[in-house]
Amino acid sequence: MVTTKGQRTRQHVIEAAAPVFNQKGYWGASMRDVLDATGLEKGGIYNHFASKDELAIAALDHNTTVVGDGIRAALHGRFDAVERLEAFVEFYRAFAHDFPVPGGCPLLNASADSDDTHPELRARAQEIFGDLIDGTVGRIVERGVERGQLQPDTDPQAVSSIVVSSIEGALLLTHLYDDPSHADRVADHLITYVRSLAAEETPS
Amino acid sequence: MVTTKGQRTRQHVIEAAAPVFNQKGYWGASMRDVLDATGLEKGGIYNHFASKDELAIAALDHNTTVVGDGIRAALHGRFDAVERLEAFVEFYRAFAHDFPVPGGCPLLNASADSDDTHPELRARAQEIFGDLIDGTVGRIVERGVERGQLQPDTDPQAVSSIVVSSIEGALLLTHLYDDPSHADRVADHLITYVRSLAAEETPS
Amino acid sequence: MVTTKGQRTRQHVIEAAAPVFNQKGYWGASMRDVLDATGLEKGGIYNHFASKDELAIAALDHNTTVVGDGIRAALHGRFDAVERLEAFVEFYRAFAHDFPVPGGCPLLNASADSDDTHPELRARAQEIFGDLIDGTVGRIVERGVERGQLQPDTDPQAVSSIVVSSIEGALLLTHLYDDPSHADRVADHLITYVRSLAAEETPS
Amino acid sequence: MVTTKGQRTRQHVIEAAAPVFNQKGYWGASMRDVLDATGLEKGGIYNHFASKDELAIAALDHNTTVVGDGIRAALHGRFDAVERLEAFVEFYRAFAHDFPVPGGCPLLNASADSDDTHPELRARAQEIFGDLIDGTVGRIVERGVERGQLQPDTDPQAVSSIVVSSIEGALLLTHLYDDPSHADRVADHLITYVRSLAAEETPS
DNA sequence: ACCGACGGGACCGCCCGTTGTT
DNA sequence: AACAACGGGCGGTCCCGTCGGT
Repeated sequence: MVTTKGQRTRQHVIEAAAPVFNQKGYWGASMRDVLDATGLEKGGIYNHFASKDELAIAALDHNTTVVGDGIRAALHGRFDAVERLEAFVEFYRAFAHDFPVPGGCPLLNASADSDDTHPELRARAQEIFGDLIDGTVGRIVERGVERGQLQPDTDPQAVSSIVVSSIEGALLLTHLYDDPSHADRVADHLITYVRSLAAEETPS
Repeated sequence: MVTTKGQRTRQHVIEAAAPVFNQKGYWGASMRDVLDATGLEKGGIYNHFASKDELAIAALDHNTTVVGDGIRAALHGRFDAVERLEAFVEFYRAFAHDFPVPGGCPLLNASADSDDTHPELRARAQEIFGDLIDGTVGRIVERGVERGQLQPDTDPQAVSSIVVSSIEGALLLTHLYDDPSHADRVADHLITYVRSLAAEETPS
Repeated sequence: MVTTKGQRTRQHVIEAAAPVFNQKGYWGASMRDVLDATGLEKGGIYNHFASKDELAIAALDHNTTVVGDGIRAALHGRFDAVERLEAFVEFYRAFAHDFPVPGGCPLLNASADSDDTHPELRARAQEIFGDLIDGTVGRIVERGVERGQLQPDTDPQAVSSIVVSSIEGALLLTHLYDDPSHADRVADHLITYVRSLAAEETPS
Repeated sequence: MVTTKGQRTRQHVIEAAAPVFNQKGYWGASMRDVLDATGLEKGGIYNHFASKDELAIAALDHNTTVVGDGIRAALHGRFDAVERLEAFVEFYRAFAHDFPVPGGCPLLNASADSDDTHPELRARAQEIFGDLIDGTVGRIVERGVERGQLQPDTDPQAVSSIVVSSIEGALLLTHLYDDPSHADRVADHLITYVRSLAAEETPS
């Protein structure tokens, strides 16, 4: 696989800018911050990104990809819906204890940051959040119901909303207070909750 | 009660600036936005506030006070802990359906906005969030346990973390997608949850 | 007549910026040049002008007004069409000998400057040039024909095009070589030309 | 005649850049515009030109050469001074109706563009304009007087100034309004003018 | 109590030109 | 000979806050 110098630099810029945007927010982060973080100058950055916007979105994509990869790894090899949901919750518990992405949950930050000022960023956050809610958690529940692992009347949308909302809220508090205990309590609750969704064992 | 013209102007500025900061965020909102919203000019604002920071914090206080008043009103006249928790949840369900404060939950916004760029705002958010978690929800649970309304082993901190996290996460999604269904599902779940905390009825 | 400080400053900025734009052109003149010429700083300028464009157009208007006032003064008190045309030509001969507006003819500069890059400036130049061609020279000829001062078949548009084109071309060369002799030769020619337009004396 | 690849590229760059500079002006045209017009990248251009200045001057030379070739072709085969002057005027009438060089008269543009900001370009414009005024039109008149084709007291400098000034001014208006009628009226006038210079026929 | 002129700094983006690399 | 990465500076614009004047 061939990577040109430009591609490598572009990747370097993204990786250096990602924590900057995640910590300071789109408006709070200046291009100067990015230059300092990357070690490049204006000319070097704007060769690879047409604008701060483009870079910010690339940084968001990068941050969420990092988290998404962690989720995929956590789910890997598990086929029971309850187990998968538990793994999902436990991933975020670990996430809260040691943020792999400086600044907290990038989706949360991007969503709150772009409230009314940055439609493009908001659209991207909507899209990625949709993947998480419907694509990841929702799919686990759907399949779990199909396979008889979960109670047949389990509503995938309800479970998704509950699990994701709880986790995001917990990450907010955890980051605000720099204290993972909120995440722990919420994770414990969610573990109980997802176990309660399991189909009843049928005695032989 | 006497209100001087200055006090009235100050209050007017706060009320006009509050939605601006809540919608655009601290960094996204400019003093020009505030001037436009208030109808005043620079001199008129800086007579009452030493800086943008001071105004932003006053706006945050105003926004959270508005929400806090709503919560107090919702809890008024209810003495059973489960009922009070239900009322708390239902208040936020209604909140999600029709945000009384433009821009979504001010605490959520302030917390995410100030990640690493504005310690003062962050401290204020921590303080107010503390009032909500420990002072409001935590107290309800504590008293509920004391009065035998809730199961004796109910952990106030756990309930607080779960309820507040879920609600904040739901408000985030609701605002991001402009769709209250997330809040509804989470509210339904929380209602079930808080009812499960009720002390078992003892037959005479 | 009351003039506020703001109005006075605005006028001062226009008067200071006008020669800068006329000499360096719209693209060649930077806001820094304007700041240096006015003695103000960024904040002081942008209080009175929303953009460089707005200031540039104000400067063009100022420059052309200065010239226009000179023309009006030169024509004042003359009622014979030939005399008025002669005065018009002589005004520009004097103009070429001692440019009252540094940088040469502002209309010429604006027209050439805005070729394809600045539609707004171009539109303004068209408008003002139209006033000169049709409004000033054309009207003199029209009235001269009506009053029998000029030969009845004299075409106002032809005279306008010829007089204005010659003068502008002469100003171009005069400014390019810093040598008014081109203007003198053209002026001499135009004097002869406009005299040839006079209605023939009718012997009683 | 051998042309290396380098020479061909250099010529290609000049031909592509010439209309860009003529339309946008020296300051209004950026190297990016040139790159887009040529299809080359930075390295490709700076191999052949040391700077934007050098390229701009080469472009001016190219543009004026194109026009100069047209003039020479129009004069070719004519030996009577009046005929040659008529051909000169008619060439420019045709020029105004269909600009062979996008952006109008390159000499006019360069002269106005370089007012005080670009001495080198201004010097080049002076030089080329001198060729036109003295070298071309002036020489025609001089020879016409020598050969008895024109009235003996005809002043070459006066004719040059008048003809060239009128034409340039007409081109300015024609380009400004995208309307060749100014050029037509001026050309008609100049035709009459140059015919009036003819030596009187001496009856045998 | 309020307006509005103003300073001066920081913002993002584009500029021209140089330098490795192919 | 040409590309493409990059430096570093300047472009116009908007920022917040001060201060004189009303």
